[in-house]
Amino acid sequence: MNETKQKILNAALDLFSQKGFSAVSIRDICKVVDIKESSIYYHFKNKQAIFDELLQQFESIATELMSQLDQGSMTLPDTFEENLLEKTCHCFFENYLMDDYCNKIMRMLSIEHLHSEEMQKIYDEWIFDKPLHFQGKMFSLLGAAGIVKAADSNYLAVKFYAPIFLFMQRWLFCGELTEECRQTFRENAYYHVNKFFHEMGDK
Amino acid sequence: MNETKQKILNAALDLFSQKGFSAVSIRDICKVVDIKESSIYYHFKNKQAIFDELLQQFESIATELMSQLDQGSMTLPDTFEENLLEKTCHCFFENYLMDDYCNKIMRMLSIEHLHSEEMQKIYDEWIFDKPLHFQGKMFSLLGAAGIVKAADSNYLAVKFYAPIFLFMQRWLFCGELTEECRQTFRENAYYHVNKFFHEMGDK
Amino acid sequence: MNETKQKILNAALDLFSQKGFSAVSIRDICKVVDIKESSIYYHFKNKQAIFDELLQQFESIATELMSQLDQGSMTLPDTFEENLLEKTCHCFFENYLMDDYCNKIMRMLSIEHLHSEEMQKIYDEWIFDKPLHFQGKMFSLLGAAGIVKAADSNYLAVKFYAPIFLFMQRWLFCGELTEECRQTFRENAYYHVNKFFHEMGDK
Amino acid sequence: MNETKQKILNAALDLFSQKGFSAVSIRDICKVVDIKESSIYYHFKNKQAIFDELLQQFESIATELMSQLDQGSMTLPDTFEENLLEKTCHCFFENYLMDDYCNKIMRMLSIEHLHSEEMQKIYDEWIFDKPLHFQGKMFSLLGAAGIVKAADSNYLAVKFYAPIFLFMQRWLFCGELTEECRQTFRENAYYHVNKFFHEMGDK
DNA sequence: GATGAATGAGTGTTCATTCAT
DNA sequence: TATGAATGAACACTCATTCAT
Repeated sequence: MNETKQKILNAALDLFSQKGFSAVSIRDICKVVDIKESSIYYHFKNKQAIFDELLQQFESIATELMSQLDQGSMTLPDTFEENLLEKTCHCFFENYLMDDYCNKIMRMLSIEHLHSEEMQKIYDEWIFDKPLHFQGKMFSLLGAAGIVKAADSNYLAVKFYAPIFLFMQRWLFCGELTEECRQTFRENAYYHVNKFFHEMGDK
Repeated sequence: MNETKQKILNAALDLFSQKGFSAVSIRDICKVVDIKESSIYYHFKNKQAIFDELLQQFESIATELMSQLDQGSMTLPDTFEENLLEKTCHCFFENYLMDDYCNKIMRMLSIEHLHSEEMQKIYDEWIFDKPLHFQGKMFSLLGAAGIVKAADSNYLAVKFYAPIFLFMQRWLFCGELTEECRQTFRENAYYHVNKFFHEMGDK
Repeated sequence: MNETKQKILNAALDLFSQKGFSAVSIRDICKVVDIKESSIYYHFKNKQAIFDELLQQFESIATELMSQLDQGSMTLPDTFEENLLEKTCHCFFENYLMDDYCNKIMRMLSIEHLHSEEMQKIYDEWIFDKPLHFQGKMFSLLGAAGIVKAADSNYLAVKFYAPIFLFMQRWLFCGELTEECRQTFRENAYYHVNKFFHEMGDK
Repeated sequence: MNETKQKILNAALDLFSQKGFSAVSIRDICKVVDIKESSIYYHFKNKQAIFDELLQQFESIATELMSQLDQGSMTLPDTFEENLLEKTCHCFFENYLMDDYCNKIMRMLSIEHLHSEEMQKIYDEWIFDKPLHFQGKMFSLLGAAGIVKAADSNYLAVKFYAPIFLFMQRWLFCGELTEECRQTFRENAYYHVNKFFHEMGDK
């Protein structure tokens, strides 16, 4: 891909994730990339097209990641904790929920998700549906294997994911996305995960 | 309060909660209220002042509600379920989380919470801190009374509130705030609450 | 009507009739009227609205004029030449074909008539259809009265109007609409009219 | 001539004749020719140069045609009708007034003729002066030969040409230049010509 | 209390053109 | 011959705000 075009996408993602699509002007992006305003229209049809390309890029990356996670969790773990928890969860957390690129996209989606019904759908999909669906399947597998009680894997997924989602919301919107804040998110999330699996093990 | 001024506030809340502060123009508000744009400046110093007054109005109402809840939960319940669950929880849900006016404010806050650090603080306060603090105190009381295990009332609060928060986010941004959608939220929330207290009782 | 608004309309008509709708910018108009560009949007929704209002104003004026002409030519003349020629024709020429305001509109229409099918229709109506129809009716009346041979009043109208139309086109686009050029048009037109009626009288 | 260059000229003529010089962008032309915008500047100095070359091409073609017509009408006809009417007129009509290429140029000229005084001159020359001059000479010859009354050959030319011009204007701007519309023009024009010569013969 | 009129600053976008490759 | 990349100038239009009445 063209160097300038990628610079524009990077700058746009940074700005959109900080202030939202409509609060960022073409001028703002160009100032960061250090090109003239008209030049941006050589690379993109219009402002919306920048947003769209950003989203599309993300969707292909995230889809790939999710399918890897799905495959990973298909091969049933021998021992519950060391394999699934340590591998699958870690991958989902570090490569998705805490990944710098994904976080920027999520912030951007969070800000813009009511600009259109389509946006809303995409937001719901990547923030709620996909993670919950993935975790639901995980619990359903664990249930089938007799590792956890087989009942209501969807509610189990909610109980598992909701606190993580809550911590993530705080992390995503604590101002700048600094490493320090991310660490707090990480600690809270893992504290919950450990407790959660421990409590399950008790039963 | 002046009649026109209240009309402006109502129209502004409706619009802000639908499209966000910056996506709503003075024109838009005036069109609804049926006054000329310049007239709005008789009642408010500027656009921001409308937003501020909306917020301030909400904070006084919500503060009052929260203090009632606090008082209610102070008087330790005799029997855990019928009193606390039915009364306090119901009050918190119906008068706050599902209240039409509060929902509009929450949507508005959700959309605008990164426009300024101050906004972020207010959002965090009313969406996370106050509810979590209130529920933490509740669990701490229940713990002191030996009704639940006394440990980590903060994490208990998170486990209790996070699913509700997750359901609420979906409800707040499912498009229009129709009664039908609210009912789905209500069902999901109460399903969780019942399960939660039931599981606690098991121990 | 508001003073500024009328000034804008006047300036717009002058400019549109000289250079055409799309070659004239809002800036151009504002420069003439001596207001800032944003001010124009207080008086008109957009650039097109200025054009539309100009056209609508013209259509009501011209419609009124045409209906007067129609009425005038209904009362059959006693003597062919002195009444119809001198009165009706004179009125049609001086108040329509050579009227300063109408000429500007005609030029404007001439330049813009292929911007849209609607424009084309309006142009055809006021440049071809209405004049030809009016003259056709005139000849048909004269024919019924036995003053001219009754045959093909439509073709008579064309023979009568076409040279006037040709002279008018030259007049409308001879550069500036100076009084000197209009005089040339007037002479050519009346030369034709006199010859035409004289030749008719011969038969 | 270079192939690409000719493609550009063809595309430009098509577009200019449909929407006018200034309403057509370099982009538009390049899209049709399927080259990049910068490439056009290898073949032409600028947009105006395309227009100029188009015009110059037309002028040499039309000049040649007119001189043929002049020569043709110089050799006095033996019999008025069969020779002059059928040959000269037919040639002038079919090869000029109704010729596809000429029509496109005429439309283009019609739209652009007030962009500059030079354009106006060219338009007048090819739409009014040359045709009228040619016909004037024709009638003057016929007069000298005693076939028509010798008087005012210029006015005769106007009487002859004006209806044709009027029909042509309608034809040129009836939307698309379809064969069906051209046929209407042809019929109207020949109806007039026949009537005209017939009436002349009566005297 | 309300409004008619105006405005400065800004927005996204188009366009003809240039120039190194 | 052709093009990728860039740009200055212009464009129509929006918006929050001001101020005299």
